[in-house]
Parts: sequence; structure tokens; C-alpha cells
Amino acid sequence: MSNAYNRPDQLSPELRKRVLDTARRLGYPGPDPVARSLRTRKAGAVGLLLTENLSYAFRDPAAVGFLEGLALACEDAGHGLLLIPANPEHEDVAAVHSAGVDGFVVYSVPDDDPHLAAVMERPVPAVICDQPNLSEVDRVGIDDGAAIKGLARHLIELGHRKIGVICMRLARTRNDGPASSERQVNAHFHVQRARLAALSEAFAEVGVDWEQVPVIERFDHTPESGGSAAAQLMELDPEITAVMCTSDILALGALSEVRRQGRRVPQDLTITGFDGIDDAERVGLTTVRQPVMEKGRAAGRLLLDAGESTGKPREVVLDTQLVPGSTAGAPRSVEERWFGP
Amino acid sequence: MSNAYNRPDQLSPELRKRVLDTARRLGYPGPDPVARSLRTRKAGAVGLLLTENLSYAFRDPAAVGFLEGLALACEDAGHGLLLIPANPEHEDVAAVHSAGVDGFVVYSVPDDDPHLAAVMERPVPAVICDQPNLSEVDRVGIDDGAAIKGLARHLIELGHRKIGVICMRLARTRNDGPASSERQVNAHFHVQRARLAALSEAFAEVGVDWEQVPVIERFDHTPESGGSAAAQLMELDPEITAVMCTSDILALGALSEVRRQGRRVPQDLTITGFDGIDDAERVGLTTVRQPVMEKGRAAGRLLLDAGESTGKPREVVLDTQLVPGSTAGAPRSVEERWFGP
DNA sequence: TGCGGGAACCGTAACGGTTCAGTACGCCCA
DNA sequence: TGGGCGTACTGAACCGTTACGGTTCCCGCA
Repeated sequence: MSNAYNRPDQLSPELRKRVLDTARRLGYPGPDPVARSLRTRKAGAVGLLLTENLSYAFRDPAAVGFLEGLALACEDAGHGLLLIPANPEHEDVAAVHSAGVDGFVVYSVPDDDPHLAAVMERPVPAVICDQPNLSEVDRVGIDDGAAIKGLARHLIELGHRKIGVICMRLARTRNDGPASSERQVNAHFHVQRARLAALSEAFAEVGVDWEQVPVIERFDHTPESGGSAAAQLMELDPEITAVMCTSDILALGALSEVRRQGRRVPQDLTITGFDGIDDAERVGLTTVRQPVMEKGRAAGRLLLDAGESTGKPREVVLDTQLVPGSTAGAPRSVEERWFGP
Repeated sequence: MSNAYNRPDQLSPELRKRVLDTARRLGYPGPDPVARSLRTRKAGAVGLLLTENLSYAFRDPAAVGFLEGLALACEDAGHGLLLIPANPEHEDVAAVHSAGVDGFVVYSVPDDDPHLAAVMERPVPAVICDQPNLSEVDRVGIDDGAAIKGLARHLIELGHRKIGVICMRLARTRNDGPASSERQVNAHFHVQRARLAALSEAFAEVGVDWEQVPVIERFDHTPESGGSAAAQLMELDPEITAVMCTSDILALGALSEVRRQGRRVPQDLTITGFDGIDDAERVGLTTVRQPVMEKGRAAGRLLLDAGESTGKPREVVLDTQLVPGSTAGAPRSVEERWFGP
């Protein structure tokens, strides 16, 4: 029976035909994939866990790019891609437990996420993308620190010393407003933590005290968040000459809010992003491009490649690229700001 | 054992704790989801079949919107969403056979797609979105004919009588160029067939002979395709005053090609799209908006709602909306075109 | 003390396929 | 003619779980 479907060469064509005909006559719908999976211990699918509502993943261009790459890798290997419904609000891990997959890709979740813990308990391989940075799991990411340091040095060369920062959520608890340096250091999102730490280092090199640099945190990753954060930042410290955002989405929001207030970019204020999404490049945002699609593909390949033998976890670090757009320029002195150039 | 994990109320907390402790000590990783699925006959996942490479789905904004809605519906029901690797080039339906899912959503595939046939053979429910229009399966879609007729009447009122059409692929075989009316009528993509038929009807009402209307088909659904098709159309019949495209992606490509050639839109040429994607509304394209996200959500709900009892298939038809943008205007007469207004 | 009844617990039979050992049979050659 | 061999096919065990019915145990009541 099994042979008739799966190994045509193992039995005579005539018998095979007879078996198949009979099966059809009896209304047999073909081998049950679940039973097969049970026996062969292969599900033919990869699970994807992300920290946000599933629908969010389709709104964020960076996430969509990642998904595209991952889907590509899965397709190449003939595997399905199972999106796991892990609502960050309900701590319901059942979906992770009941996912019939050969492995997990974990995309950008906080290090204390219960869903992540559930994934780690499952006896299947996992690859973590971006964050968290667990030492015992395969990982794909970029050098967040080096990437944003390049951007920081760019602004420093332009002459900026008084900056403000807008960052994404630092923990699972909502905190829309200034992020204390303690909160920054203890952030549960490794990527944000690394970027902030790198910024602090870069500016320390030119004598800027990080404690004096306002860092505004936003829970929701939307342009609106970026806009309101920019407003808050300018009110908090009108002296700042540059706003560095840890994502393009936030930066685009900030850009439009700043312009709405009548300030010119970059003459009055410099704004930078991070990611290199299409819309950012379209409007000329100064940012860092990271290969989001390639990241997804690398994650998929890492998971599906048999080379699981080596004891220590593998790590793929992809290159990034500084994109000098038109939203960064030299800061104007205070005199210039008041009396013109 | 099973009870300890799944029905805490069926046994004393003390025993439950003992069982769980022992299980942990023995390195038991928790119930196996595949075995559970086999026993309970529930996979907790919905399969999605689309006609294109998986990665395409993440490039087309309309498809992304659909995915978002579908993911939302799945999430609400606690189901996963399995993207099935159905490469349209290889006719390998194994992936459909080995998908452990409770049902399928089929999105916009040709009526002769072997993957679709494989889905129909599986003893699980299915919902078809957009196309094809099989009589025995639940369906979600829009009234393509009525929608594009509205657009056609809009152009007719403006005075257009000589139009050209750019449409998406009509069959699984590549045909980049004019589509004979026979090919139009026999198109394997119901949506395209319906739209072309409706256009022909609408223009017949004002005495336009459809045989004289050039219809350019493009296999790839990209702006580049739209651009080259527009060029071909203008060369084929320089007299046309309007280009109607069956998608926004094609229309945006056509728009930029037409402008590149130095013609003004809508003064020299009217261009229309279909779908209502963000970019289209951003540039003011005259088009028809369809609720893509809602479509995904409706498909998911239809599949997951238990109301499977009724004998005949259910059908959800969503509303569309004419979006009069700035790319449609009154045609200029031949004199005007040559000698100015 | 005996009995009814309910709660707690346990054993076992599917679920549907794959795999592999084992059997039957035909054929060749000594 | 009989032994050996290879091929075609069959049957049974196993994958890990859940559902279900049976058994035990304990308590209350007559």
C-alpha cells in the first residue's frame, strides 16, 4: 500500500495500478500526512515565531522582507512555513507546543518571552534571528553595534554633539517616554540594547556624556510613534541638532512630524534611521541598510542544512551598509539658528 | 499522563506534580504535537496555497494585505498558517499531500492548476479566494465585472471611446503580447476573464467593437511589465486615449513609462488601475479599491467557522469602491493633440 | 457493617502510515 | 530432481498520543 504510493519501483506496475484503482473505488483520499509525519518523524515544515501579532509582521516592511527570504529558503527545501499564532498579550504557549514542525525560526523576540522558552523546550532545532543572543542556539544577525557606530561617527564628523534618540520598546512592558539608562542597560531586546550601548560609546569618544542624551522609547513600532516621540524629544531638549532613530519606520514618522512643525531637514535638524526599507531610500533618509531578505534566507538555510553535527552553535553575521541620504547635514550654531546663516 | 498535561482538573494536583516532575527527570519533552494531531484529527493549522512562488506573495501589496487578513483570522482562532511551497514551475504536488492542516485557503490560482486539484482531493474543507469559481467550494471574492464596469462607465462618461487594455496572465503558459479574443474568453484565470468580459460589455453599450480594442497580456506581475506593455500598446495603436490595467501594479508601471515618454497624464492619456493598493492612492491613480485584508479575514473565518452543515457552498462577495484619482480625464481630440487646446 | 455512588486513577485500543522481516514462488543450474 | 537464489508480495510491529471504559478507593448513610 505504502509502496504503491511512494515507491513505484518496488512493485509491478500492474499490481500498483490494481491497488490504486481499488483505493480510489473505496474512496481512499491518499496517505494521511499526519500519520506519515508521526512515523517518519518529519513534518516538512518550519515554524516561525515572532513577538508581535501575526498581522504586524505584514505591516513592517523589514519583517515582510525577512519573511520573503525565509519563505524562499523553505521553498527551495520543499518545506512549508508555519506562522505560529503567538499573541504577545496572552501568554498562551499552546500554539508552540502543538506546532508540527521540524524546527523553529525565532525572529526578534525579547529574551524573557515565554513562547521562546517553549520553543527551547521542544526537541527540535532552532535558529534565532536578531535577538535574543542566546549562547547555545544558532543565530543570524548583523553587528548592530558596529553598524550604528558608523552612523554615529558620520554625524559626529558633521559636527553633531547634542543628539536625541528614539528607540523601539525595550521590554514587554509599555513605557512610552524617556528611557532611564538603567532601563537601557537592562533592555530585554538585545538589538536595542546593543544599538544604544554602541551610540553611548561612540559619543563618549568625543566627550559627550550619555546621561545627558535624551532617549525616548516607544512601544508601538509605527510612524505615528516616531512622530510623537520626535515631538516629545524637541520639547524635552530644544537644543538637540540630530535625532537618531533605531528604525526607519520611527525615523519616517519623526521626519514628517518635524517638517509638520515647520523645521527644515537637514538644515534645522538631522534625522537618521536604521534598516534601509524601500520607503526610506525613496525619501532619501540617512540610514543603515541591512539585508533583511538575506537574513530570512540565511535563517532558513541554517535551520534546514543538515550540518547540525558540530557541537557549538553556528552564527551568521551579515554585512550592513551606511546609506548617506539627504536628511543629515552639519548642525547650525545657535546664532545661525536665530539670525540665519 | 495525557491528563497531567491537558486536563489538570481530572486528577489531583499532587499526582499531577509528581507526574510532571518525573517526566522532566526522564527528559520527556512534552506531548508530541504530531501524534496528538493523528489522534485528535486536528492539526491546528490552515494551509495556504497560492499560485506564485511564495516569495512573490510578499512583493505584491495586495497579496500581503490578503495574508495579513488571513493571518488575523487564524490568530483569532488560535490556528497556525502554513504557507505551502507550490512552485508553479514544477508540478510537484507532494507539498499539498504532506501538509498537516485542517483546511486549505486557495488564493487566486488558475482553474487548471494541479496543486488545486490536489487540494480538492484532500478530505478537508477548502475556501477559494478570487479564483477559480468552482461551484462546489466555498468562495470569497468581489464582483469583478461590476467593479470594472463602474470604472469603464467613468471613462465612457469622460468621453473615451478608443482604449487599450493591459491585463495579467490569462493562462499558465507565457504570452507577453496581444491576447486574442479567443484567449480572453478561454482564460484560465477567472478574475481576468470576468474583467475583460465586463469591459467588452460596457464598451459594447456605446457601440465600441471589442475586436478593435487591443489587449496586451503580461505574464509577470511587475511594474516593469506594465511599463513595457504600455509602450507596446502605444506603438500598436497611437490613437488610444485611455489605458485600462487590470491591476495597480501594472498601472503604476504604465504610468511611469508613459510619463518617461514625455506624455502628460491625464491630459494626453488616461490611465486606470485596479486593487487600491497604498502606492496607487498615494500617487492619485484612478482605480477601484477592493478590501484585500478583509478578503483574507473572510476567507479564514469561512474556513474555520463550524457552520459547515449546509449542503451548498457559501459565498462571500465583498464591496468595492471606485476611486476617482487624478490619472483620468477627458480625452483630447486629434486636433487638440496636434495643435494644442 | 454493608452498600451506593462519585472521584481519582489506570489500562488499552485505536488513529494511519512506514518499515522490515518473512513467505511464497519462479527460475536457473548442478 | 532438488537446492539455492532473487524477486514480489504480505503481515505485524511500532511511532506517541488521546478517548474511553473499567477499577479502585473512600466517604456517607442506613
